[in-house]
Amino acid sequence: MNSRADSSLAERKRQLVADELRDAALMLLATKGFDVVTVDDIVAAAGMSRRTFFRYFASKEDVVVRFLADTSTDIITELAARPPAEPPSVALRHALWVPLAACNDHPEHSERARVVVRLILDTPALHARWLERQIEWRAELAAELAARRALDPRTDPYPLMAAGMALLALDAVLQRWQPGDDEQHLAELMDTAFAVVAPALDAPGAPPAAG
Amino acid sequence: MNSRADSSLAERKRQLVADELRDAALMLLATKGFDVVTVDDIVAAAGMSRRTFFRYFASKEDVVVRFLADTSTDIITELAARPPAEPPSVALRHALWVPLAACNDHPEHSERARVVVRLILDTPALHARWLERQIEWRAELAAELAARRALDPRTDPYPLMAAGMALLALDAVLQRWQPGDDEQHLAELMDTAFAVVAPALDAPGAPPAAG
DNA sequence: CTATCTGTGGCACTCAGTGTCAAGCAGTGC
DNA sequence: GCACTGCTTGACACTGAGTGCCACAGATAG
Repeated sequence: MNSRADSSLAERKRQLVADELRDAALMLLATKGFDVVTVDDIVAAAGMSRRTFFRYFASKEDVVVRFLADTSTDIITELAARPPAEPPSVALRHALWVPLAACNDHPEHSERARVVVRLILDTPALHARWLERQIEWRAELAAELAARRALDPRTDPYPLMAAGMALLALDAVLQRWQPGDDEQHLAELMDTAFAVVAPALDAPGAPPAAG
Repeated sequence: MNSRADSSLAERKRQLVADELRDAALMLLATKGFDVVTVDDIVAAAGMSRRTFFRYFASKEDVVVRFLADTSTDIITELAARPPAEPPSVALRHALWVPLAACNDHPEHSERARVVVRLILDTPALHARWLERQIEWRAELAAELAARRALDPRTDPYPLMAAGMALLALDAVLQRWQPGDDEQHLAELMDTAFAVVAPALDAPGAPPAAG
């Protein structure tokens, strides 16, 4: 009966190591800058070996991007859970609010998340990887949107572009995220951003094949 | 009076070397794949030294991305040249059509452009850099849009998001670009994509500060 | 106590990218 | 013809990211 407890213990040990590396990395990268900090610096601060770092993270960029990406896994689940009759703009707004809400639930993590967002937006290499990750979300969101409206993603550009517009709104919020902002202000930014794309998201539309 | 002719000659010599490098690189990368081809392979094929390659291109990704990016420098100029009264969706559609039109003007280059697009979309590292480049265009397009409508890009999210939506449309077209497509079909794809975002681009809008 | 399984560190290697320096090759003045 | 100048190139060495390989330490099962 140890098997289950054992795997859980091993899992927690792995998580502990990963967290230690991540914390050391974020601390150094955020304060000194992405380019000047080497992986050797990070593992020295974490008291581990270089080789171990690459067992937990695929690249130096991966540490930073995954910190945000992991908190955003649930956006698809949230979108799928929204009532089918809800307009796309509302459903997507709720889905993309999930990661921001997660930040606000833990104020001590929220500040770090904001700093990491700033680091990503200000570092070209990180920004590129961040966008690449968003491409995956876009595909998943698009699949869910297509299923909702019974559209064929291969012929109809709406699902992919609608998901892209929602992520555009998220980016607009992140870009305007200031040090003192509380949940209220973040929600306002989100509303303003979604107001811009809503006319396209909720347009009655003239699908090429459907009447 | 040689000074002007001389600099022109030197410029053309530089261009010749750059073209040689680029051709060898695209040939190898497109046929064998981005990851397996090393810079040494490329310079060996081009008959030049490794150091020379990095004098002309910032990175291995740069060769590929710049091939497309260079043809797209004129989108800002085109947008600025559109009549001010034109709806944003129309002006942006014309601006983003410029690089595609450039491809269609040279059918022999068009096929290679399509292959490079496919290579970029299928290679994560290249895709990331490509999106990073698009961020620059987005900022420039946004600046032009803001100037057109006398909006403040710092408070109003519309310019940046409108530019983002236009690029979303371009991406949709590139993603659907098939081997046999002629200019006519490309134009149809473009129209379909822009039809999706047009309601948001041309929305009367409720600017936060303006009545 | 021993066999085993897993995670870790150390080492060597490839490859991207950079700095530096010497050599080649115009054009220019004497 | 000869020195000088400016520009481009190639060669070498170096840092840093990322990977493969193997040997070692600790926990567990028999």
